[in-house]
Amino acid sequence: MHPELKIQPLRYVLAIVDEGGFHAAARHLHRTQPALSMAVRELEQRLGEPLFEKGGKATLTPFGAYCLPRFRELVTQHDRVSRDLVARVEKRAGHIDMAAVPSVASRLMPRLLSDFIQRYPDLRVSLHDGNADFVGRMVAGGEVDLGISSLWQADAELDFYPLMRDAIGVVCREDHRFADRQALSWQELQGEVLIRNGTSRLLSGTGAEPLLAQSAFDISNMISLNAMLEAGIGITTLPRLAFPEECARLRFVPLSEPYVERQIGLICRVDVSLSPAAAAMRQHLVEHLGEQTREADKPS
Amino acid sequence: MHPELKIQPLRYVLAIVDEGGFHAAARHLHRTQPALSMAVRELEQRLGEPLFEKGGKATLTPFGAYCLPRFRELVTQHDRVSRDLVARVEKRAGHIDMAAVPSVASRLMPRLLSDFIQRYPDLRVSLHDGNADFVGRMVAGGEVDLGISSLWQADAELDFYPLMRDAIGVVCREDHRFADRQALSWQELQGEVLIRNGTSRLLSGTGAEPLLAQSAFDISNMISLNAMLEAGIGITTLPRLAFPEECARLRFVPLSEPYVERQIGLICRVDVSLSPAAAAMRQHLVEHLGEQTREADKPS
DNA sequence: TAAAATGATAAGGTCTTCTTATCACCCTGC
DNA sequence: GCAGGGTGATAAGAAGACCTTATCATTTTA
Repeated sequence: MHPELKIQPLRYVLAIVDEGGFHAAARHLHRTQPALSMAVRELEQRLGEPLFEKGGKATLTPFGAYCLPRFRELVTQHDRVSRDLVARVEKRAGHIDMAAVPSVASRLMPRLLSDFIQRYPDLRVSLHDGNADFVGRMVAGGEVDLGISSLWQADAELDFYPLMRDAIGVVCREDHRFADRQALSWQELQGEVLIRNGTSRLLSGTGAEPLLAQSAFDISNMISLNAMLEAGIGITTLPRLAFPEECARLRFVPLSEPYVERQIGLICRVDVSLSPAAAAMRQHLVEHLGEQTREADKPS
Repeated sequence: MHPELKIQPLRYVLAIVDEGGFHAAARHLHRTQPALSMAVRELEQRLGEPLFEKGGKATLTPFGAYCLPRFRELVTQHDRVSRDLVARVEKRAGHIDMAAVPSVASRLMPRLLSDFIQRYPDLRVSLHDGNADFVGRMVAGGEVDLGISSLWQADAELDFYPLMRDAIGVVCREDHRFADRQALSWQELQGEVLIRNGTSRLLSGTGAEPLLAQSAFDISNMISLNAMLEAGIGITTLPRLAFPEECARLRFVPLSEPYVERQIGLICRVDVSLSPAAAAMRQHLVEHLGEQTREADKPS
């Protein structure tokens, strides 16, 4: 029906008009003059009507004059699209977007990222943090290449590669009666002032749930939580990784019976390829975290 | 800098997405499936990032999803331009736009056009009429392919091919004293009521000019002019071709001393190619009018 | 009138882009 | 479990697009 115009010959025509001749255009395009002659002839017979006058000079026919602005428009849009796409590729090529839960982001990532950019000095990383739900949504929505989080629920859209296990324990002040215990069972927590926090839902479905249900506080902000614990207002449960080690007056006591842990792992979209940079990051994370499973607290 | 995207592969990508697979798209495009595979691979490495997921199925990568609307936009515009251009070619291919002075348009063109469309039944002709100035402007402005007119002034933009000569004469009613004369000289017109008309300026620069300068009327409309002549109000001068032969009561008497004629010819833009159809028309006109020069009235 | 510059053309090489034939894989149904 | 029909990927070869060098025919310039 309608012919398939290639962009190149259109560009030639524009150059011939703009430069005022085949030779000048050829020089400008780093091509030889016959190349333009032939390309133009090809285009002309594809359109069914000449674009340039036959008489020696590079003058447009009326039809050619009619075509020119359309050619220019088409070439311009082509270049705009092309430039936009490579810009996106190049921007994303050296860039990794990640999301992680705060404990991982603040405890593990600094050293991991520092090692990573030492290995790949040209890559850039953006790290967002938020709760497990947030991380999951970021990955699922494609806003982020990789996520590091605990598995909060199965999702057919997401792949989960377990990296490490993180045992839940009790956090209390150094002068608390639990402070020097090596382990605790849930029953012993009866009667304590238990503060819920963002990680408490990890315990839902375990024997610890009823205990948490009667807790008086629910503090999601870690700074506030630390302050309350240091003030001796109560105790809380946290995964060991989330335990604020910089607070010298707090102690972490692993729990058992039942033993509860969270599984921390790498999340990415299933059936969606990673950029080379993101794949390198995943590789790096698996290498550095894969073996190191926090099972120290697990009862033998 | 930015890669040269060809339209074809973009079209392939769209088809693969729309048809839901390489095979279906290949069938739809009348290509084989490997052709699409390879074209897509080529495009991918030109962009520097894959468009489809590797895993067997024809699923877009996030980058591919980003590209898709831009591809579609570009292909759509390409098709719009392509379709528009060939439509114009096809419309103009079988179409000739002409302009002629009224005498030619009404006296010569009917038979010429009738012969012409008999020779080329597929071609269509538009004929505009107006004075010589109008015809010249139509041709020069490219609004018309060919013009038939007297040469009113040299114009470097226009080519003039003389076709026929048309002698100026006096037109009067059958009962006028000039009516049965075989010839007249300008001097004999002294004292007559002379009506100027649109063709009178053909006489400027000749000995007849002073006579016309003192004329009382200037009638540009041929119908009005005929009415005045038939009413016996006066006489006028006209080229023979413009003499209204359908008016039985009017007579045409050639003038001499000085003999004045207008040169009627074909006008087209210099250095601008004619469409094949217009070239055929020019050929036809030259064949049918070229020999037939109205010299019968010229004094021997 | 000689020289330079224009665009057109011819022959040849290289790269692109198809084709056919085949592979490796996944899913389905018996 | 294991054919059979589906997917897309790959290899080898033919056809064509595209560019180059070399040359021609005109026109313009000096």
